[in-house]
Amino acid sequence: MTETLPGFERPPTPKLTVRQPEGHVVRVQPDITSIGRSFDYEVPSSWELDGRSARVDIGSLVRVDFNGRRTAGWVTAVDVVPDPTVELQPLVKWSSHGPPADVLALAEWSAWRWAGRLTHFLRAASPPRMVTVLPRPQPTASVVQQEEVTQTAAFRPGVTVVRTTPADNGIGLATAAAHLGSALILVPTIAQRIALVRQLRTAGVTVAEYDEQWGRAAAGGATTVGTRTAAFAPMPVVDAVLVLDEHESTFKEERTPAWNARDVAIERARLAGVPCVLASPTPSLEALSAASRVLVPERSGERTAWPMVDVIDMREQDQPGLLTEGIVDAIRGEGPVACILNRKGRARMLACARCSSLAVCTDCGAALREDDDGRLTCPRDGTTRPMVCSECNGTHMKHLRLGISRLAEDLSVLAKRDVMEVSAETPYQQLRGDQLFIGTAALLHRLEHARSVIFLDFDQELAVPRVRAAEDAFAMIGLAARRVGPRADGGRLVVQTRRPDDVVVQAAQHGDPSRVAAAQRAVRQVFRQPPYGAWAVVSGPGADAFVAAIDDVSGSAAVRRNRLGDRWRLSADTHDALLDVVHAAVRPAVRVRIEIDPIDL
DNA sequence: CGGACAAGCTGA
DNA sequence: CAGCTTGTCCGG
Repeated sequence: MTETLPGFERPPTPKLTVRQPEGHVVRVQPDITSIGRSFDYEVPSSWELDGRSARVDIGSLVRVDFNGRRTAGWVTAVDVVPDPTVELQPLVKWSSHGPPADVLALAEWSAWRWAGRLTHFLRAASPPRMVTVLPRPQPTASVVQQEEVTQTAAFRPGVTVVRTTPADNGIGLATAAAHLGSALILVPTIAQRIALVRQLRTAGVTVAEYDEQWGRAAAGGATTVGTRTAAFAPMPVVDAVLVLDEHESTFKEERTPAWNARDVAIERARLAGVPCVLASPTPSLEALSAASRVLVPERSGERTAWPMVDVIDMREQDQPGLLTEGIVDAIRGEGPVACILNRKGRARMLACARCSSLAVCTDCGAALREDDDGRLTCPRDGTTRPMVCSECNGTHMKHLRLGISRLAEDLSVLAKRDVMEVSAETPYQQLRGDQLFIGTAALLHRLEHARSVIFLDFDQELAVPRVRAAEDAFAMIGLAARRVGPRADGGRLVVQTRRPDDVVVQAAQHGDPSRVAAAQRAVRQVFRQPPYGAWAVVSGPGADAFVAAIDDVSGSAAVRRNRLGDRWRLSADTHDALLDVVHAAVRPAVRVRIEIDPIDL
């Protein structure tokens, strides 16, 4: 009889005890995204003799045989007492130094915090190329002169938000951080990293650039500067953490897990028990709510550090269109001037001049745009057709929402000078010269200095259907303010809007970031939106099954559910409450995408 | 992830 | 019932 009764299972066949491993045993997380756990391996005893064994430490990159294939992996624990019933395989190779134990712990926390895979964070924490020998640690003795260090007051225990002035490039705070020892400094862009490293080195600070100089950061004694992934830099000791322009969206990874380097930096400083400074001219509510103290400039000084802002009320314009009388003075004459319009192409919407019907794709119904050949093109399926109205066969179309390409020609005529178009597709380079530019927000990142910045249609930024729309719109004002400089030096912004009373426009006019923060805080607290609540968006084919599985988890009552089309939004009062449930719920076999703190909701 | 294996389905 | 597909399990 080999049948078993219903409800009973055959007991598992006992495995024979094999042998006790001779050398010591380590736990290894394979570098395979879908493998979410570690496996035990034996360190070959021959490694003891040539000293390789000593290098097998927590975080080390090794090669292992795993289930019939050879893969890279990370040592996640050493001196493991193995399960005696399992025959261990030996490590194949010690490959490289890897993240130290506290960074491994930080990666594990991050995998919990953003419901992602540990391997994703371990890759961010690992060197771009294998590092077999660490460079000699640099002498820590800093030659920074005491009198150069002015902003040490910000570096006190806990999280400090420092509201800077727009033109402040952060060198003062960075020097103060480096003065405390080995500082970890995060910046939003590689261009800012290069500029800051140059200035710090000039000031005599020993610097490692992440991730190219991973080994130098791991060797210790250096202040490490880098973008997002530098939050996981392998520094053996961190004496202070500084995040410059902490509000920047580049600190947030766009792909899942959509982790935020600012939040990792806060946690790293907390674990290490060292000061964490978050600096920005337009601090995010996330930073402000995490802070134990906020340092703001004296009011009159801050106001003069922001540029003059001319507001043009578009409701009072006699002529239609974005090129108003009010911008003529700003765009004519000498000096670089930037016109910002977050709309690419020639026209985003066209309507028949005779019957006024909108030009839409006959296949999918999407609004058609005008391409460079003067034909109508569908942005969704790429089909084109001649410029003919499908309703009345009229051949004349009027532009409803001009894009930068179409507007550039009219702007050139109005300004009586050449115009250069810039968008995210323009090859990245620092733009210089006495030119008139028109471009999307990408232009503000590429331009070093401008005499004036003109927002042709600021309402478009205010009307974006996102929780952070107002904050993001004001951050764009802050970036423009950095490009034109303080009002004392003639810095000038022009904002065209139909909502001159909007708090963002008012804050810009007064050079007062706290107005935006106060207004946004009030709204978000009432509706328990981040950071006064925790959100997760669940999408993918398995979304429905996953959300249903939440019912079986204890504590699920604390998690609210909203269906948004084919996605779900989960919300709770705290990340702990949300993540306990998200991690305990059974994942269905089909794909589920979970995004914690989504950026576009 | 990717191999192993079991269960389910199909057609002659 | 061979041959193929689909689903589930598991790795040291």
